[in-house]
Amino acid sequence: MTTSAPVVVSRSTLKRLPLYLHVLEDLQRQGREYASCTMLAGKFDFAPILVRKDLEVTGAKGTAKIGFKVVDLIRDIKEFLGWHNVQDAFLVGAGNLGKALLGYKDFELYGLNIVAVFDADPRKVGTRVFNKEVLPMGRMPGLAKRMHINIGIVTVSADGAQAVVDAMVISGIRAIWNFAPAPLSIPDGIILENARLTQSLAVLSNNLKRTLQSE
Amino acid sequence: MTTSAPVVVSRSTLKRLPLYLHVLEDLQRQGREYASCTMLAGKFDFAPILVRKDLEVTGAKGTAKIGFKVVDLIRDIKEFLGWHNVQDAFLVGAGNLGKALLGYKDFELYGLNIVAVFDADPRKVGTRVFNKEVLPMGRMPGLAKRMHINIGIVTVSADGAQAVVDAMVISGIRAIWNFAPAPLSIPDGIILENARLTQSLAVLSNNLKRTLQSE
DNA sequence: TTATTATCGATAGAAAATTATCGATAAATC
DNA sequence: GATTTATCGATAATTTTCTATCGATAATAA
Repeated sequence: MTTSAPVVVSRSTLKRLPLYLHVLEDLQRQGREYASCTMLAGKFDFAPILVRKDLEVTGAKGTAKIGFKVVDLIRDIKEFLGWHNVQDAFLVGAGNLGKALLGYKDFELYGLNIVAVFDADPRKVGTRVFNKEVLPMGRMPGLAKRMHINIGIVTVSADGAQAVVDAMVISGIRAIWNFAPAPLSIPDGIILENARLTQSLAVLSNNLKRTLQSE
Repeated sequence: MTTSAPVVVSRSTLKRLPLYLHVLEDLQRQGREYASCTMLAGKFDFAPILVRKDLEVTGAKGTAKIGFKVVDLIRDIKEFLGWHNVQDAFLVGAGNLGKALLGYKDFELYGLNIVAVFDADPRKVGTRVFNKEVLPMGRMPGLAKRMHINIGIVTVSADGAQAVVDAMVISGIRAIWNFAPAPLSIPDGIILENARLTQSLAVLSNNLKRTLQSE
């Protein structure tokens, strides 16, 4: 097997790929066999050429006039994102957001399987969330090491986030998906991805403000 | 009053502004009076010049050697984002994610006040979520018009999303914050902002895949 | 007082992302 | 079978975003 060097692509492209994937899975359910960049672009008001460039990085090959084979394209995108192999993950913070994520069934389709939940609050420990028992924080490092967990999800408040991240790093976790609204410091080599709702809200608010102003 | 033309700035800048805001509010709580771009940049591993450029769009003025006055900068960013005036919003979809958003107290700091919750499921109607009664979908349009609601939040599943959005548009809602993983079509002039978790997850997964591959 | 340093603000330059162009090809139409 | 059309794939041009440079200024130190 020729292991080609991992391709680095822009964040923007990376964020558009799941959008295409959603649509493609929908098309697959509808029984469509082929999809063109023009058609995909139409769903999002993107330029067709942008979609073609994005798909290029996945290595998918299309044919003129008919486009890409839906099953192949789904496979190539998933493979490129690393979603073909499901990764086990730990979640820390059994608050509302944590519960919402635990209840989101589709994560497995996106390569993510949340296998355990932890919380520092003794009142939450022992309760069950979507059929998973909330475990005490103290057990996290040992279990993470033993189970070779690579992904940690942080859904605690801003205050506690840094401590949780530090514990995760010590436990051998390599990639952290952070939902806490706090800037976190991590050592080199650890992957940190922030999922901040307020960022998206900022774009919305500013657009609305401009619209209302120009009336 | 000289109403200057609304400034259009890049999405990237817009998404970084709330990050600075979080830090600044933290600094304010700590009693810091001034903050420099260099220091803010350090919190996020950004280039100081990038922060300076971002802040420029808000119209905030700093002084050499000391930086920006924290209170003024917070005010200018909030004003620029439209977060100085709190907007009332309706939320549709009282599932787990909907509940999580309802439970997020800080939205008011970010110009958002969720005043009512709706759901199409009769079993959910009448229940209370964070002290708000879940109302039937049928009442949404009338109430939205009467209360002059500008913002609608969609936390239903992908299937139901388009119908909810259509209803919102008819009800006079101008800006839609969508959490459903579906591409939505909206008429011109309506603002649509998608908050998609899978986008953020895609970046994380791809990074992790590349890290694991290169070992 | 004068020199030094950190930082701002403005302008210019570099890099990255997006869009356009064009030949090739496969299907559809005449 | 020839012509037209939609689309791909590759390369080039454009636009946008990010970074560097430089003079000005305010605080600090000598």
